[in-house]
Amino acid sequence: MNVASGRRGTYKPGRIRDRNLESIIYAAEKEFVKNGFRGTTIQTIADRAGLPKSNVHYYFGSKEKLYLAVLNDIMTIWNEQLGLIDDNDDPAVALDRFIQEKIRLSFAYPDASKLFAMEIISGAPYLRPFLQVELRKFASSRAKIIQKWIDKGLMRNVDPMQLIFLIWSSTQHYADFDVQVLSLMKKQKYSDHMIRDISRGVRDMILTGCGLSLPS
Amino acid sequence: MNVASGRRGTYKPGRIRDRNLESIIYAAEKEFVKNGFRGTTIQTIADRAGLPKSNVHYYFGSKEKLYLAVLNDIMTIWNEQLGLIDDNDDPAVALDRFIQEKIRLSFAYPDASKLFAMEIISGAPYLRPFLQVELRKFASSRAKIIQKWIDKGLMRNVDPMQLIFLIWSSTQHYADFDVQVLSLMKKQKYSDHMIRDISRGVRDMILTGCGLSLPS
DNA sequence: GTCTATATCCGGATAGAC
DNA sequence: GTCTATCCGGATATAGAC
Repeated sequence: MNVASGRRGTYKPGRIRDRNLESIIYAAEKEFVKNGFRGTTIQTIADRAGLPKSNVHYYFGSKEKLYLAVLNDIMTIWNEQLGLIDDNDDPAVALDRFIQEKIRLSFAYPDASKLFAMEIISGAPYLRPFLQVELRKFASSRAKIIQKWIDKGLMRNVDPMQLIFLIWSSTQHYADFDVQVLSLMKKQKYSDHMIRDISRGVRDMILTGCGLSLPS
Repeated sequence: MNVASGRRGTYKPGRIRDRNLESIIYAAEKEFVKNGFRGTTIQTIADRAGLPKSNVHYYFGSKEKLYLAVLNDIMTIWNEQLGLIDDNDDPAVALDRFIQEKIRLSFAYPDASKLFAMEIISGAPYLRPFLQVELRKFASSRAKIIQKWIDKGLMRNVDPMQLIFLIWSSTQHYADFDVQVLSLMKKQKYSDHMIRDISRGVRDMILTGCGLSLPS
C-alpha cells in the first residue's frame, strides 16, 4: 500500500487528471446528445468514461457545471473559424472558404454540432448570453461585409442574414441529421467521397444562388 | 354527489375525453421539446395540461406511449404535404409550391418541427422505422422527378437528394432555431412581414441555385 | 371515469474511508 | 487524490377510494 501510494508520486502531476477530464467531457458530450441535459445521468457518463460516478463530481462539482464545460469546449472549436471572411476578398472565394470550413467542422465534430443544435432547439437555456453577445457581433459584422459586396454589384441582391442562415443550416444539416441523411442514402457512415460530393454540391448551389462562380 | 355524477351523463360521451387527450398531447409536445424524452416528467405535462398526474397514465398508459402518440400526431401533419410535386409541372412552379408549403408548416407548427429534429439528432430511437420506410419512399420518388427535369434540360444539373436536403434544412432552420434567428434579428417573435420576406428569400435563393426562375 | 395515496426505484450530491 | 456508502428528493407507475 505504501508502495502503491508512493508510485503515484512518480507520475507527472496532472497527467491522469488531464486524461480523466478529457474522457469525461468526451463521454458527457455523447450522452447529452443522446438524452438531453436532464435525461442524462452522471452514472452513464461515468460508465462511458470508465470511471466511478463520484469522480465526475470530484472533477466538475455538478452536472450543470459539467454541461457548461462541454458547451464551452464546443464554443472554442466554433470560435476557431470566426475570422474567415474578409471584405477585400472576392465574394466567391471568401464564401467558398467559409462554406468549406463550416462543412469540415460539421464532419469533424458532429457531436459538437448536435449538442449545440439541441441546446438552441430546446430554448437555449444556457447559451442565450452567447447568442446575444458573441454570435450577434459575429453575424452582424459578416452581414455588413456581404452587404458591401452587394452594394459594389459583385453579387446578387440577397438578404445578408438570410444568406448566413442558409449557409449555417445547409452545412449543419449533414452533421445534425446524419441518421436521416444516411438512412435515405442507404449508407452506414459518410465516406470521404460522399463528403467531397456534399461539399461541392452545397458550395455550388449557394454560389449559384448568389449569382457567383469561382474563378478558374 | 348523485346530482354531480348524474350531470356527467348529460355531457356528450367523449367530449371531455377528447379535450383532455388533446391538451395532454399539446402539453407533452412542448415539454418534450424543452427537456427531451427522458428529461420530461409526467408531472410537468399534467400541470401544463391542468390535469392530475394519473390522468395522463390513465389516458396513455405510459410515458413512452404518450411520446409515440405525440410523434404520430406530428407525422400526420407531415404526411399532409407529401404529395406536392408532380413531374408534369414546371420545375420552378413545383419547387416553389413545395418550398412555400414547407415554410408554412414550419411556422404553423414550430414545436412539431422541433420535436422531430430532436428525435433525429438524438439518434432517432423511435423514428428509425419511419425514416427507413415512408420517408425513404417519399424522398426517392421526389428525387426521381427532379432527375427527370434535369434530364429534360429544364434545370441545372444538381444532385436531387442534395436539393431535397437543402430545402428541408433551410426551411426548418427558421422553426427549429427560432431562438437563434430571432436573437440575431433582435426580434421577440416572427411577424407576418418577416415570414413573407423569409419565404421569398429562401425560394429565390434555391430557384436561382437551380438555374430556375418563376414565370411571371 | 377520475383522482388520492403509495410502492418502488433511481438520480444527484456528499461524507468519509482509503 | 480516489472510490464506497449513503442521504434524500423526485420519478414512474399502480392500487384502490370515490
